[in-house]
Amino acid sequence: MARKPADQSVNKQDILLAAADVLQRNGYEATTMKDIAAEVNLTAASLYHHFRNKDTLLLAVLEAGLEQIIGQIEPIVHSRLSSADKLRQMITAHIVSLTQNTAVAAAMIFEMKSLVGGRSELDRNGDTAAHEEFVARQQAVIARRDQFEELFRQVVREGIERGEFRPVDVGIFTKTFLGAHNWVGLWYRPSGRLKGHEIAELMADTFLRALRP
Amino acid sequence: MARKPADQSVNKQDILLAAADVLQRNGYEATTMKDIAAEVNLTAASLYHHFRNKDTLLLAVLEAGLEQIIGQIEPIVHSRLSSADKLRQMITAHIVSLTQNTAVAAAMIFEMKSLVGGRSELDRNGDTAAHEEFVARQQAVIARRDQFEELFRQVVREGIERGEFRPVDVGIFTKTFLGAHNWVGLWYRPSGRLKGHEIAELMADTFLRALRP
Amino acid sequence: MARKPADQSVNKQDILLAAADVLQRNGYEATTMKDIAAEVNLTAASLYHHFRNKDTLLLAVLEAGLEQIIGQIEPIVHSRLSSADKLRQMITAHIVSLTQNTAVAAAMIFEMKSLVGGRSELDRNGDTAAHEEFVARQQAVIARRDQFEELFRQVVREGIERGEFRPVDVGIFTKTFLGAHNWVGLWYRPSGRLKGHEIAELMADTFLRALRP
Amino acid sequence: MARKPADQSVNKQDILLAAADVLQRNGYEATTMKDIAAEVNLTAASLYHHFRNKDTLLLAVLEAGLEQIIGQIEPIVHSRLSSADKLRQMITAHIVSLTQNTAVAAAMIFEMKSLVGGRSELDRNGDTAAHEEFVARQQAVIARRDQFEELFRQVVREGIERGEFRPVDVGIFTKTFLGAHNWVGLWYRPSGRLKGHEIAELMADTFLRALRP
DNA sequence: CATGAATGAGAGTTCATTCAT
DNA sequence: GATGAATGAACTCTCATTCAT
Repeated sequence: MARKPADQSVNKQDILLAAADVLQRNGYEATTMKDIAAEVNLTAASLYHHFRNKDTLLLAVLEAGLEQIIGQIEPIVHSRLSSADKLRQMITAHIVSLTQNTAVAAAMIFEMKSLVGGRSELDRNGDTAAHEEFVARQQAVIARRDQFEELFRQVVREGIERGEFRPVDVGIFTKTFLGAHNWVGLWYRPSGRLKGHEIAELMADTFLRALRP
Repeated sequence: MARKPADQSVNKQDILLAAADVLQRNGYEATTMKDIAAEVNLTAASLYHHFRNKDTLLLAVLEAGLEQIIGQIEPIVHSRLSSADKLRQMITAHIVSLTQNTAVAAAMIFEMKSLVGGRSELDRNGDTAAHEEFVARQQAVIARRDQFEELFRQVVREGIERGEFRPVDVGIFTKTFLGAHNWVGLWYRPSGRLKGHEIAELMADTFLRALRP
Repeated sequence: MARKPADQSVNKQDILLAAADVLQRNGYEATTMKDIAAEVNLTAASLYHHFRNKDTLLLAVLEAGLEQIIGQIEPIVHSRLSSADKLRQMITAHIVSLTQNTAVAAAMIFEMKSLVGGRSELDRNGDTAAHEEFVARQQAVIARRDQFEELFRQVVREGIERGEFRPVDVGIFTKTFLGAHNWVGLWYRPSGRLKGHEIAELMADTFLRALRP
Repeated sequence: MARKPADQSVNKQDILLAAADVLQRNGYEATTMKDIAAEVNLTAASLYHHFRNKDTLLLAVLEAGLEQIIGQIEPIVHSRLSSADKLRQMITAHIVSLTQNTAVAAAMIFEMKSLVGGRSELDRNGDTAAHEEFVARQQAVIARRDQFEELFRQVVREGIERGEFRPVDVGIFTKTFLGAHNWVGLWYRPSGRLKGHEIAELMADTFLRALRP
């Protein structure tokens, strides 16, 4: 599992990747600092040189994951493709990211729930400034996730307006296929019958057919 | 929150319901015996009169939830309806169960992951006999979940054979809509714009259209 | 050191006494839950059955100590003695309490500084209600300490008004002898040349002479 | 808070002053190497170029503080003043030092307790030679503090012999006023009603009156 | 000199679990 | 049945300290 030889120093990126990995395997609550540290051949204490605390670390994982997937999706939205082609490409990008680049993207969405409810460790220490910064970042991540979802809604809406898609409840329809995607992150095994891009294609077929006028 | 007055004795059913509730609110890892106990006006220690340990209790929640939803789905599968009508009814039953009867059904599937990976306390304590029984029940639950999923696959397959549905990858298609369903359990709020049965209808539309020949 | 045989259960009082002991020996910051627990033959974890957390426990120590010493001092203030006799008795009571009944009273005042500045553990957990209760109790203790000091100021003021004492700066004079008292708690050793009541008598002489018109 | 611009190199003196400051603000146990380092714009690691370890650093603070106050007191003791005038000047010097020059002197005495009891890191690491040197310095500081106290006792004793003062228990009397002084360090606030020299004058009045034959 | 990275030790705290009453 | 008391294990986080650069 260890991704780094013991005699090299580790940077934030390494830790984020490792954390994303553990996060996806174990879920938010079950992920311990020790687990993450082990993944990069460090002790738990060492992680605190790079991140103030567990919540901040995991927040950084979500931020990175979100930016990465949005970075892939956004250009498609603004391209000159047909709405159908856009949606197909976006679905593929999302699912492939969830299966292949698993580490960073999947964990993110699945555990967003945990993030929202919890209280930060900073809160506990009375470091109000730091705590407020954390809350701000947390809300920023939630807002960013909404923007991510909005990108999909936008394309669905556009397709309907252009007459490419039948009129559907945009919100529900989007949540429907995003739910299907995210779930892939839970059952996908690299050793399975189909690869990520094959699954993506099948799912894209499903949802594009469902949108036919 | 407490569902029982303090002066009444509590039975397994009460505890299972309470546990399902807490489970759905907090997730597997974040659910404590104390939380569950509080819900039925007991102390954590008292729960051990009814269940051997936490894992067993939560396993029982899953068993009950699974049996309940399967109990709803199975008659539909064996009815004389068209495959399309069967699927529509099954989808509705599942989603409504996940939103309305939330407590028992939703928690179950979402947290199944936690169950599978973990080691039981019994294992650690060397109580081999008990542990083996636990593992057996655990595997039974997993098998039962597969049977649950198979019920959906069966109807899809049947619809294809009957020519009602276009030929699709049955496994992926089924996972697609089950994923979409399960995800509903995460974002659904009773106060939201649409009720469970409305969401169910929209989702059923989506997937039935996607199956049109 | 252990005050309780291992086979008896322990109550809050036992813990408070033990904690006061440790507190006086080690000071606020250096006092660990483990130290306190060891004193009553428990593990640190067990202390959490009796007190929410360390701060609450130590606050309870201060409360108990304050109430005890105020309980001794107050009747003297309201008695019909001359101001000089009152002050002599109060000084004696205070110093004897600080030396003899050391455990409960001495620790209290000496470490109040730490108390005021710190943030409570409850604060950290977002248990706002509990945290507010803690803050309230904390402020109550500080207020009570001020009342304690006021009892002494009152007698000095009264003595001046009655003409028994020369006019002095009441605030500074009171802080002067209370400082001298508290310091006793730091250097007093039961094995020393003089006992508590002897020291008390000498100190009372000093301060009463200083007050002679 | 930082006392040095970031682009200047730092010497032992700077560190000692900074440490004394932090020490007085936070107390011995709550003072961290990082706190001290921050005060002089260094990292904790850098402090180890100047001092072997935390205990040694803090010991040096005490040494410096002690020497400074003794340096102020001693000439007074050996002057040709009356005992009363000597004592008044010594009391003033001590209290003013504790309030004004706060940083170095107050911390020292207040925390001496911590010093005596603790075990040094050196001890734990088996560096016996270094540890022995540390213990020697530690004992030297304690001895020096006794000499400091002895300076006061000496003047009291002298005053009694000269007939300027009434006969008192020299040890207790000295501890009485030194206790009162030290306590000032705990409650004094520069923003308070009285300045250090005013407090000093009032306290000197008190103790000199108490010594009148 | 100075520092970033790393760590072992230990603190406070939580939690599932046991047991005597 | 139910509970209060107790505990071991595990977790987050802090801190003094070391070392290569």
